[in-house]
Amino acid sequence: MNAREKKIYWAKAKVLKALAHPTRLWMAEQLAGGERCVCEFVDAVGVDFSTVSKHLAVLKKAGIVADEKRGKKVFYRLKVPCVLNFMDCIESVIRSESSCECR
Amino acid sequence: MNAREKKIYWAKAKVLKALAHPTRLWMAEQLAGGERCVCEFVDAVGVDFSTVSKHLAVLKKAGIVADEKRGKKVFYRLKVPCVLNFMDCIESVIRSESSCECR
DNA sequence: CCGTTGTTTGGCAAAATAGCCAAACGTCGT
DNA sequence: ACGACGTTTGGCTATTTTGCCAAACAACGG
Repeated sequence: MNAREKKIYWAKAKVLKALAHPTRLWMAEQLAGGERCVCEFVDAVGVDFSTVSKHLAVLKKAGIVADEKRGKKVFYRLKVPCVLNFMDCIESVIRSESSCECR
Repeated sequence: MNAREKKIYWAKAKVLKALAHPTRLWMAEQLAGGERCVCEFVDAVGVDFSTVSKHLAVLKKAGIVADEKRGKKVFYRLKVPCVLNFMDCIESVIRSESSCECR
């Protein structure tokens, strides 16, 4: 793994890392059903406004979502929907793990 | 997001988190080309034996790879190859980010 | 049985992450 | 201009993650 490769894998890992949090993953999936404002997530997730905002900022910085301000509210939308194609595979990992992992 | 859902998303995030590290992601991709022993990775990645071992343990615990001891060496193989299907999408995120993210 | 090789484990320090609070900011209605 | 609402930012602490070192283990060769 040379320096160039290292850079590439660091970038890829950043995208994965953005999704690798229960709340962020859940929010990303919600956005698949259409845009949502921050306040909607706050109610649904049950954490602080600032926490939701920071999570969304992580997703945005990773290039996964985009935000748009309309009036007082900020709406987030899924910029790259393919990120959710992965979920079937993830679920198969979880299933195979629980069936094969002996203890 | 109720308690049940929270559990599910926590589990999904765990799998993603396992892949969300440059070294682990790189190793997972290497394993797509067939099994490798720990020592091969040590040479290629340039970190400590123990570090490689721990990274592989994370992937194993997540259910992504499996290990098998043969003689002195431990060989790791990709248990769920679909995890790499995601890479095209990740790359498109990176591309769209660099082209659209205005600064 | 001893040394060597390949790997894992425990322990530690440094760095990154998560989530709360308080404060700041932008937009709207009045 | 003022207050209310929706959001972001800064700061703080607690927790997690990373990676090195040293020690422990396991399997083989002589």
